[in-house]
Amino acid sequence: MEQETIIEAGGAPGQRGPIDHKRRQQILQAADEHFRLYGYRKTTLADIAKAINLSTPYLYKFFDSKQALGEAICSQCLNRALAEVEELVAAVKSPVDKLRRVFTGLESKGWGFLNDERKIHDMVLVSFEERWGSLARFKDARFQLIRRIIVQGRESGDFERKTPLEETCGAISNMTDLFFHPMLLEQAGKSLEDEALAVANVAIRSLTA
Amino acid sequence: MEQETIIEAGGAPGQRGPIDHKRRQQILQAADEHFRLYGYRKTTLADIAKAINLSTPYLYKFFDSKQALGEAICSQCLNRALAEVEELVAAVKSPVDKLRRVFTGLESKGWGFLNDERKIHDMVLVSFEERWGSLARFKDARFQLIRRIIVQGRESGDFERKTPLEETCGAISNMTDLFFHPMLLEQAGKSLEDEALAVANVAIRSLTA
DNA sequence: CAAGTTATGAATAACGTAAATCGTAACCTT
DNA sequence: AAGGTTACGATTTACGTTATTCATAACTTG
Repeated sequence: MEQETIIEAGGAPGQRGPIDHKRRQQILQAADEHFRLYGYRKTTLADIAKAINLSTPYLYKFFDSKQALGEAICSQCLNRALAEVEELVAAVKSPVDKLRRVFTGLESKGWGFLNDERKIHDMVLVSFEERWGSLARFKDARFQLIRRIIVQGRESGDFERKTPLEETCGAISNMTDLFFHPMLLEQAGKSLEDEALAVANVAIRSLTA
Repeated sequence: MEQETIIEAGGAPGQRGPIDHKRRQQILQAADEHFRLYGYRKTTLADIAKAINLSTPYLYKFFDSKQALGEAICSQCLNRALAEVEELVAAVKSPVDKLRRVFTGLESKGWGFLNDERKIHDMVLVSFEERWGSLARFKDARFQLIRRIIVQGRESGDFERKTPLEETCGAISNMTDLFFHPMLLEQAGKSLEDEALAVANVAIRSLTA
């Protein structure tokens, strides 16, 4: 009958308790630092709690589980990466250039995770393996970014208007996985800049038919 | 100075000794059966040797290592899968249909491995993780298949002729990874038939510009 | 010399146990 | 009640040891 925990609109799932609490921010910051330095699997909740002088169980006032905390940080990282790609996209005018930058930008960010923020890369990998919600939200945001570009291109007349919009956007969104998916990047073991460009060109030509 | 082992032309690497030896065939068959039933990691060389009444070290007369044996079987499986896709491709005339069948066919075979031949799927997964040569050879064969179709399409006038051939073929070949790569399939956890079709259509439209 | 085997060392994997870790409940304190 | 802690059970993880397994070398036999 009564609702015990406040469900914050638009907030990530797995969270509980007061949304705008000083402690929540502290926890998130400590978690970010530890995950970044020691990795998700190697940092314990006790580590995080100790860093801000709290007992471990108290973390559960704000997060359902360790995974929920991981998802929150993971979402931050993925969102930031996508935001940076959006900046790159915003810096050019034509839908063609924008779309190309989605591919090259994502490739560059993915490769950057792998090389410059190895622990974050590992956490993203875990999030992929365990199908965390952060991943679905990222894919959705990526889809929306691509969809906006394609809609704009259709309106401006740069892109064709006949093929089904959602299907096409979904396919092109999936294609970017080739260069951002942490498993594939790790396996490739090298920058996939050229490949990303080539695939981007395929996508672009399919739209400028 | 002298060449101790015969290097067979076109043969898989990691093999030694007489090429056309009765024992080699027996070993390969026993290996195939065991890998298929118990998986690559769980079967020991002793298992294989025992199955055909040989001592373990004698296997080394024909193969450099367990991995070499694994690569041989893995190549067989991948080649067979690709051959079946080639059959599907051969059954239609137009380059457009052919290309579409490369995508849907690979998706179907990949999904088939995962569901009907789980141990083989696992072995292919190992071959991907450990970057076996069988994988590179498969990718090359896949590239060649796609290249033949696109060249044919260019000659028949179905496909455009302006974009760089090798780059385009490489990109489209990479795109098929989305539906055949064992890691991605496993993670998706469902058939990617629709997605494969959608991406195939993107590739096709890029060529019929 | 072709077709094998036995002996053996180094690297890996399997296993059982001890220790940490996650997560809950019940309890304190202002 | 908000803001915490201590106590504690059930899973996981880490670890050290034993047992396998891979791979080579040297040996045997027809």
